[in-house]
Amino acid sequence: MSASGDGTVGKALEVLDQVASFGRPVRFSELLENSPYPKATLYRFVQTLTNQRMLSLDPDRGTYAPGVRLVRLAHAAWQTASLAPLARAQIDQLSADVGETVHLAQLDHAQVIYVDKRNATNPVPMFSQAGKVGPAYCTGVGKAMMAYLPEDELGSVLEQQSYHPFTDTTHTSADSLRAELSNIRANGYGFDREEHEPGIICVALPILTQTGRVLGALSVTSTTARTNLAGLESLAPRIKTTAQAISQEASNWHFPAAATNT
Amino acid sequence: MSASGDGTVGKALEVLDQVASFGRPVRFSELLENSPYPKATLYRFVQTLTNQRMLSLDPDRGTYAPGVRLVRLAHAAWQTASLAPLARAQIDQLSADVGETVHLAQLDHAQVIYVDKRNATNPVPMFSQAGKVGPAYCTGVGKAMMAYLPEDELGSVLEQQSYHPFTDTTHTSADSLRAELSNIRANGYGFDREEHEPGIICVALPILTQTGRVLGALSVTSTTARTNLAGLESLAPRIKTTAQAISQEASNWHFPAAATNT
DNA sequence: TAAACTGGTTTCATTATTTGAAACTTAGTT
DNA sequence: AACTAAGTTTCAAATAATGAAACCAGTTTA
Repeated sequence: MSASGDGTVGKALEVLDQVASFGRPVRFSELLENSPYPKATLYRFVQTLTNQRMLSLDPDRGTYAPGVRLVRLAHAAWQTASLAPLARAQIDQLSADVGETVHLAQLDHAQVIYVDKRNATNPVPMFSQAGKVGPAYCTGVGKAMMAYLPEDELGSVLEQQSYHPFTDTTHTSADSLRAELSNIRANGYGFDREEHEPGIICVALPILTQTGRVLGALSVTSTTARTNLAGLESLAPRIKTTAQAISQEASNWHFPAAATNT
Repeated sequence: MSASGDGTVGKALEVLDQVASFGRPVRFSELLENSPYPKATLYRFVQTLTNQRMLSLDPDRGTYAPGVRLVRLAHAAWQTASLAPLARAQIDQLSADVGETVHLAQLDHAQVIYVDKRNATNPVPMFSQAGKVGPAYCTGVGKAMMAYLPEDELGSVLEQQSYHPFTDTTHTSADSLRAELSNIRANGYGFDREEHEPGIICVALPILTQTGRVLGALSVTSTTARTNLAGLESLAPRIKTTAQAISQEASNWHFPAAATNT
């Protein structure tokens, strides 16, 4: 009844997460050690997931890893669920204009997922970046999105943050974070003041629907060596234009066919 | 006992695939139309998947799309299950050397999944490419991998091909394909002779483990305008070096920590 | 060479979950 | 107000998941 727990499917996906979280191929016995399930049960889950190619078994080593079917599904997810394909042209433009790293992120549960990235100088380090997750409470995009969450969701998200003090400007409590969020709401944009990594700063703006729902966030990142908060702040209007354009795209993107049926 | 069918989890994943296959956000009722499941059952699946954030519900539109959790899982999959991170440096090198488009692919079920891509001229069009699927019977990488499959697997894979005649060189039957596969096995490399798209040709080599198991395939693609099969053939030895290097990397990549426990 | 062990796989009666027809609830028509 | 369409909930019957224990390799130890 707590966090995760819709029936068998939920449990199976938990196992999938477990495998994924190892970050390397794992033996069945390793999974068993950190598993709440008895041998036979876990075994069947792993079997099922492997049959379904959500996991892949290396027969030489006897190890399991996340399966390729996931890569395929994710392609679909990225393609249709994320803002990335929609925002592509806009982000290209923004990146070219500002000449700094641009991130497009969305909120998953209480974490930030980077769904696209543009780096003006060197070419995109690609998919290794897309799909990457990060903390919400100490990133520009995370805070920009949280600032516009409805109260009930916000509460749950705030609770789930770790408040690990990466640097000495990192928020260490929900209270101080809340204070900043209302600032962000007032300004329409927020900063990352070296809260995650020393020397790294960014401006971030939310991408909102017409109804005010949070779709994602955009950020422009730089270093204290190259610029400062004021410098980034001056980019905010430019970024806002992009954010609005993306929101527009998103609202236009009703589904192409169908829709007008009867 | 046929294609898909391990219990509840299998069914739920089927639904997930169904949503993904739409390529756009879908209404519950649309899913219901093409679903073997009764309303209530399908409903509960969609609920569960949404709870699990494998699907995301757009509350404004009442539509479902693949969820961001997939993007996250796929990141893990790509990272640990695919050859991409391992092969990265090698592919960079190869791409720089040959100055043509390089693909790294793996086999999923009976389809080809492109897990990485390098394009010498313009920078990587990123993740939109990784995860893309293609047919096996009419691509260089597909045939290169099939050529080295054990007979029983091969049989099943051959059966599942559509043999749609994209061009007039496309294989239209398992028999003609089989013949070419034994050629490929003899040479160690194969071609795509404009079988998928007119004007597009490639050489492809499999990436095999020491034990001879198929890990993936590499291809170098070009156009008939720029070169011809002989031109590509001359690259085969160079590509083979890369393929072997990748295989080597893969075999070295036992898991870093642990492993030597007791 | 046998005995103990480790890691993985299968069995089977018990238990809990899934199932789906039907009833119900909105929200949108006519 | 009556009618529809789309989505949601109920509840007893049917089915699938559960997990302790037995089993089956291979390996190591004695």
